[in-house]
Amino acid sequence: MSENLVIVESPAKAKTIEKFLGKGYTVKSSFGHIRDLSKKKLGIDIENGFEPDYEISADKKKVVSELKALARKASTVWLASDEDREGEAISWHLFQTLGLSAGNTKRIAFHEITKHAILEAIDNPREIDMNLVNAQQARRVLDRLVGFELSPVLWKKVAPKLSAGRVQSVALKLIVEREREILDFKTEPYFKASGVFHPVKEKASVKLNASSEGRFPDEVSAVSFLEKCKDAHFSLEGCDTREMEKSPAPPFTTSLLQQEASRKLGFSVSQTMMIAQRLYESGLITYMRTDSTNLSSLAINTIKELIVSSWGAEYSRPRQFKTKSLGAQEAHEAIRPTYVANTTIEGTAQEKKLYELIWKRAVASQMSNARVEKTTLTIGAPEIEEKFTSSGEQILFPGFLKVYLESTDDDNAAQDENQILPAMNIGDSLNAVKIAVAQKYTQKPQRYSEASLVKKMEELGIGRPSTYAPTITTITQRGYIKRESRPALQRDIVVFSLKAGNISREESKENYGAEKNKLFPQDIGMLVTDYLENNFKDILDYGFTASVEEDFDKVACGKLVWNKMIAAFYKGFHKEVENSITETERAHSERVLGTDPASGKPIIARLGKFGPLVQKGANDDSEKQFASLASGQLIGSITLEEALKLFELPRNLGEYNEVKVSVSNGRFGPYIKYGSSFVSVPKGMSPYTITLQQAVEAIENHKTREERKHIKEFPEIGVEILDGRFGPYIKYSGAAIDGKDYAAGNYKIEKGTDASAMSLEDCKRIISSSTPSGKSGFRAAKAAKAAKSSGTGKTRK
DNA sequence: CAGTGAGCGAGCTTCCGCTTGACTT
Repeated sequence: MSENLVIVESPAKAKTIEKFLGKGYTVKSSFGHIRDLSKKKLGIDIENGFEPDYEISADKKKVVSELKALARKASTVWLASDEDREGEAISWHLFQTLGLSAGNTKRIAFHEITKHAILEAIDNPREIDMNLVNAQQARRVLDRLVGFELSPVLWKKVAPKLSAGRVQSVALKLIVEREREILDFKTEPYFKASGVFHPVKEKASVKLNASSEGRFPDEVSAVSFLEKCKDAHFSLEGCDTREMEKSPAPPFTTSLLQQEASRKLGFSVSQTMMIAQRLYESGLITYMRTDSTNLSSLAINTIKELIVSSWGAEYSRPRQFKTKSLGAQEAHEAIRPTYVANTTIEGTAQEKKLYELIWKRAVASQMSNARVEKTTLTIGAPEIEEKFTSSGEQILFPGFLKVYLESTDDDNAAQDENQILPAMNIGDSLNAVKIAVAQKYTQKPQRYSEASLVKKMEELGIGRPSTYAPTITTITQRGYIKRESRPALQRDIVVFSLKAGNISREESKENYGAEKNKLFPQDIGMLVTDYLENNFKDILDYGFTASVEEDFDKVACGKLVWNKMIAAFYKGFHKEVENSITETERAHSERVLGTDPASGKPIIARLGKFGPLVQKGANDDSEKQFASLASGQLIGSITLEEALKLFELPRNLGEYNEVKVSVSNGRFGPYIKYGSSFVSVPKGMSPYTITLQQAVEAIENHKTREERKHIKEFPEIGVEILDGRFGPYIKYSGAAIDGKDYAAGNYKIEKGTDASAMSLEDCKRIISSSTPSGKSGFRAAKAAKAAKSSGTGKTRK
């Protein structure tokens, strides 16, 4: 029997701490919160001072009973959850639920996971801070009230199963507002000059690229500028050299890690968290859900030793970074390698990459500043007003740049000209080898990526490290937003060039508007945002969270009583809820686009039962027609022309082998229907213009691909061997094999096996000795269970 | 997976934060 029971939040942490404490101490984990408000009911007694009604969460019953048993036997229980609002509440819930007594319970907090810090914590116990606990209760109750009163309003006024909340609704609003900015943006063409110059006294090969700030509104002014350049005498008018220092970025917080892993490694926000979780559980990195940039003194020292021994003392500059994000609670360290001596690790390719990123960032943060010399040359001529500038950077001392360079969201800024500039004096003559004035377009605002949305949320203090990824998942699952990529479009540009005294005009194309994994609002998301904005303006305000956080802070330091604060908020809020239920109309999104020139009927875009549609004919027209909007089209921006096109589908193309061929747009894009089989319209072709011949070609291609895909089959055991995207695999129907049933799904075939030579016995062996691979097996099993419990086999995503 | 788009209205949906494990005949 152990005399001391220590309870922390995370099992990985428990394992480490147990090692440090040794005999006489049992260290267990609560796995986060153990109690919460009821899952189904409001769980708040509004009449009675907003008294919360807590329940032990279903998935925590086992942990609670285990902890209860251990606590009964222990002489002292040490509550060691994190030292922030949520952590304090966890300790209090444990105290209450486990039936602990004040006499043998001690509250402690570890500031770092080292033997010294842990022993120090044990030496300095305190009591549970009820003010901090109450601040958490206020936070919890407010979020529940907002979420559980707002969502039902949406069910009534918009559509069932929708949701709203303090965090998700504001995250959604950011995306919707950005889309509106993009829709409202007027792209304007302009002309911008750039030149290649040759310093007269240098060798002919020495060239200088320079650009001009001057913009010209149209072709006429662009050409007249080049006319003036023809006889201009260029010389160096300015030379500005300045030495600057660049300092390293802080070590990672959750949000910074998500941003950099997205930019540098292309990981999604939730992917980053899953990989980081594995690194944490293997003991390779510190905790990955943190808002702090602090490093422990031990970490700072060991990193310093590593830097000095690897690159020399001049590369070391130990420092602590100030956490500047709004509402940071700083219960953990920054994310860093646990043992910085591990420069590489064992693991998957993704784990290695993420670890390397974390390692470099942490090490670089403790290195000296880089010193760079930035030179800007100004080139001008008495004949013209516009100046050309050329800049170059020279690294005098690399410092942290030896290890890590932070990236930016703006790709254009990254290609800062890094040319080597020739030594020149003011007044030196230059020849213009070539001057070009190229057409450019003003740039629309950028859509959010998952990572840039997290960055923005953190700036506003909305959400926490543990909720950034789940929030994006929620608003995606509600159908409010969609993560999508879009191919580049093409537009015309004109370039005028002055070369050897001649001005030429050239027309060409440029790609623009490509989007990779960006967040696009959907019609339902825009409708919900508009409805909430119109009726609950204060909740949707970007400053709402920050202002309630101020109140929570006052509760935390005892200056405000938590349920009084909630009462004050609820009074106004609940009135708005009641008002919106009784006073407002059902939200609708109808937009009349114009009239159909053929029939004279109105064309209306609106949200239907199954999503956005266009309608030909008024609502009371008994012969009205419908067509779904294509992916990427919005009710708010679709034009009459685009809408009329939608009615052209499905198109009948004729017959092939006496079977009907038609094209249409489906949920998964344009498709060709051939009898009862379906083939995707080939990339680059449109369902509006594809010919019968092209469609037949696609059908035949599809057929041969399908045939090639089929390697072998053993129908007696329900097995097909197919050639998939990742090579051959076994597709198994779940039919009995030798009297035994196995899980249906796809089974992996070991790499290097000749699939066409596989025997019946081989397949039996694989199915009986392994489980279906990937998510399909898991999902299939889950879906089967859901179907069974609900009584219907059909589920809609 | 490749359509659908009425109306009535059972009974249900929903929040934010803290933490992992995870299914079947």
